[in-house]
Amino acid sequence: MTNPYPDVRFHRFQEQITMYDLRYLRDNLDALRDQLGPRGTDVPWDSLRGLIEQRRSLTSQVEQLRSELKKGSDEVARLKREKQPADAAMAAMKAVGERIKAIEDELRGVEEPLTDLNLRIPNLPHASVPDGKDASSNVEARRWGTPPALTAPAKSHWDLGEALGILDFDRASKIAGARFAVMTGAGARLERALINYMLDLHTTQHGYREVLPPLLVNRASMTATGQLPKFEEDLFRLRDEDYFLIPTAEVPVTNLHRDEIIAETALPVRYTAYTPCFRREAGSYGKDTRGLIRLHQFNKVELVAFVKPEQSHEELERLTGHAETILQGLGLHYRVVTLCAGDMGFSAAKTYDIEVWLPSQNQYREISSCSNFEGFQARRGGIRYKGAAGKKDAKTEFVHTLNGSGLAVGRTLVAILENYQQPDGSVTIPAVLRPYMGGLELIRKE
RNA sequence: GGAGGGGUGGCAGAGCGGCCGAAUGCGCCAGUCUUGAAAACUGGAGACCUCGCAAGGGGUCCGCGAGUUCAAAUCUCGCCCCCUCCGCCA
Repeated sequence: MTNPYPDVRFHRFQEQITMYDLRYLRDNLDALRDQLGPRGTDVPWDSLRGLIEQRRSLTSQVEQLRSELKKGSDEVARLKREKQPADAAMAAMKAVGERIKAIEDELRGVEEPLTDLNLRIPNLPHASVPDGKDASSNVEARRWGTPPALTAPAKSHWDLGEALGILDFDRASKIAGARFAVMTGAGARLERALINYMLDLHTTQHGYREVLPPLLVNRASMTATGQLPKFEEDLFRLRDEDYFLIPTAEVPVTNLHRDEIIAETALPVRYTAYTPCFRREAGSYGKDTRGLIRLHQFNKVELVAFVKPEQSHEELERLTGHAETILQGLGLHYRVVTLCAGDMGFSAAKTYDIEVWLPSQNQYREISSCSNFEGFQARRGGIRYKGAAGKKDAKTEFVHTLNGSGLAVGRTLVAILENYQQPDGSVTIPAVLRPYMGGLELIRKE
């Protein structure tokens, strides 16, 4: 038997990774099912209930026997020390040992499917999240700025970029395939300028510590943040080793503190990270096939926070604001949308999407997604905090984790090309980026 | 990739079949002393599962897993990670 979640502190009964705490699950199964609503429809609730009960009964049997075995073995030790015959006691304990082994095998057979099911239950939406099963029930929270006043019909970013000689999709598909892009010249530099602008702002103005993490991670990390076990088909995986390409920096950065106990005084902990992100985009055939909107590889600057539970919803507002600051600095019109329960990701308790205005599409498109995961990832990953050591009231509790794009870099470049396009096809560079572009103010055909 | 060494509590580090959830030191918390602090002294403190309204009981955890044994931190096997040397390499 192989443990499907190797270093995800699993198995050995009591060491169960507590995605949902089993006692909580047992006591609240019906309530949880009701509150999850459409999010919980593919959870087999009845088998779950059965497995929990079986586990409970088997665990208690094992513990009783183990207690007996312990006492018996001490008795054997005592007899031997006193040079008395111990054969009978040893034989009795051998039988107890065999019974334990048998029940443990049975227990393993229960725990494996139980853990797997448990890891597939999505997070509970926060009370402030609107009901609804798809994007049509999302609620606009606010808008900032206005669409640009273009004097000519808006061109798409791919037309602009190809005409300017800064985006090359044909060669990208030759060297890699569909859903890849090559950026050259001022395009490549603009992408780099955006990354630096975002990182500089978050580190110097917003109090985040910069992290440059691995782009390949193990199965345990993907399980803690919630990509696994349910969404393996969305990930790129290496053929020869059990590594996955990260779909977002959220994964390595949140896992920085997996299986750790953070000092309460160190909280909140805030990180920002630039990484390429890799996604299979399985099931998105035919959507956004042109341009930079939906690629297998794209750049993103991510914001991640670890906070005390009572501060997480305040932190979500704050973190979302940090992402908005980037768009405001770039002068790009956007709106913020509160996702309804059915449109949120698996791990999120509450999510705001920031959507930037794209003139050529005449609509808002997601450029950032900011979520509070509450204790969901912390429980899966064993990320806890504790007050000063030795203090009487110091309890160890799960932190709350949050993250948000700050921002998706490629989509930001799209927004700049489209919103700052000139009638002749050139593109003005927003003032805040010019220092990062060697003073360049306008991108013209090279 | 090859050879060797190692993974023990917040850190360092002992233990190498039963009396070990684990010495000792540092760090931490509280108290005594002090105007206050330091020092000294005294005391305290791991993480988790399970049963219970509670008081409390039982159990697990010495990298992870499997095994040997009446009994495993200690013995065997597999895996992971770290260190040193060699090889390869940005």
